[in-house]
Amino acid sequence: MSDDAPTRQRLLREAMRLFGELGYAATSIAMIEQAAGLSPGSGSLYKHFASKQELLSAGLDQLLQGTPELTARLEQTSSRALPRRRADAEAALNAIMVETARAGLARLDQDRDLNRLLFRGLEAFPQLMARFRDEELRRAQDATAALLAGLAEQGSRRISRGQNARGQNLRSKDANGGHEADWDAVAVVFVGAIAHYWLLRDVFGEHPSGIDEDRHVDAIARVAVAALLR
Amino acid sequence: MSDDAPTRQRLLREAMRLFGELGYAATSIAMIEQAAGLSPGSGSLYKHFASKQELLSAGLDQLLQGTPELTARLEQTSSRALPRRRADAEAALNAIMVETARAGLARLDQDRDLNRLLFRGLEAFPQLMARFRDEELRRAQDATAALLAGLAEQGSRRISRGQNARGQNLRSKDANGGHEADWDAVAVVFVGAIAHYWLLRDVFGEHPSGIDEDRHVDAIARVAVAALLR
DNA sequence: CCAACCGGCAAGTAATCACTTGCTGAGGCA
DNA sequence: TGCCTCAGCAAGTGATTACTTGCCGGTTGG
Repeated sequence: MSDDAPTRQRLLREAMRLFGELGYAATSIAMIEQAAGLSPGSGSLYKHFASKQELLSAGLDQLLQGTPELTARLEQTSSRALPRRRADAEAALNAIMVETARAGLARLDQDRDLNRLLFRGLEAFPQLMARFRDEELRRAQDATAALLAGLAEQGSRRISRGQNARGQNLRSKDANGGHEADWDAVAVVFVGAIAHYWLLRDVFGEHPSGIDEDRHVDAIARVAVAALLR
Repeated sequence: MSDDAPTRQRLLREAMRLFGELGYAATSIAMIEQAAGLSPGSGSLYKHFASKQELLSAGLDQLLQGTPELTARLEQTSSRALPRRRADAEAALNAIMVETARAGLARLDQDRDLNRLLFRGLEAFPQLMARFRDEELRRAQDATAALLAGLAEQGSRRISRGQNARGQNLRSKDANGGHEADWDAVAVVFVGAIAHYWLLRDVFGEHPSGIDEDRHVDAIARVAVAALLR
């Protein structure tokens, strides 16, 4: 299990895994040392990290660096062109949403420790939580909103005012007539649905409802397509 | 803050609050005693509970007892009749979904400690997690699925086969022709979206996206209506 | 009026916690 | 060879942990 990677890397990896599984407070230095192949109880960990907090911080740093792939993947997906015929476009939309939902779940799996950490160790460290929020959550959120807005614009084939430059703050949902969709908010809905499905499945082993990934992804896609086609 | 309620009740309440805020492992017996108005460090808590684990178990028991209101509320909502005219029906559907989403958020707020506990203390106690899953999550899930199925049936005004008796296991999504919606899975999507919005807002103070409750509820309702109207 | 009980407190217990100190042996370099 | 560096370890440090023991004042019931 613990290979011949440099000791510091093994410590970081095992620490993040244990923090994610047991929580920061419930994970002892000795456990981390043992998991990394060092003698438990010896202070050997402190040859590499000054404190438990610094270990957490360094671990979060490393996890947050392998991150900005989903963004690229989503933006790549959103640049696709849809077929002209309505039925074909609907099928293509469905395929895109299925693919996106699966990409989201895969990314959550890949960053399993990082996502677990948010609820099992970060709550006492506001600055680390802020980093997670800005470098992980907001990116996924924005990329998804951009994808949805792009698909909706392409689907409805009508030029929206102002080139639809959705930047940071479009707080006014009443300003746009009250009939255009609030894709930022809709993105929160879908990202939240996927993230929560993943979270519950991670916590319980399988989702409490018994619904498997295929059914959930299909439901997400179907609902999203319904929303996109007005 | 700590009133004149019986000591056992104060201990339970403060313990659940602290477990939810700090996590089970990071909350000490002394902290709970102090929060309940007892002398911290004295073992006075042990006059009422045999161990820290029993305290957690008893607290979860109590929290799970104040629970089955949302179910009733949802079932009450779902029994309403929709207007006949399509435009009116759409507005009524939207209102129902807004109301339901708000009820869900209110219930999450009301059971704040209980919901926090799932991620910050229960992971080491599988049997307590199982109780939470069966007595809290599945109920909300089933009630929401029943609401959606009822609304869809009413909206499409066509009798589905078999009186639509959706009980525990309708695993087969291919058996229904592939075109009828999987309302159990759709319910997971919406319940997950609401729960995750609440969770992130609870963890960060406000939702990382900056989207407020009104916008989110509106988005949920709009998407749900789109899904319900095919 | 007395005895039994009970809830709270002070002061423990042993274990565990994060972290430190001093040593050791291996590796690099002169 | 001689010396320095350094990762790792054993054995500590004091603080904190969950939990226990013995005592006490108040209430209650006979």
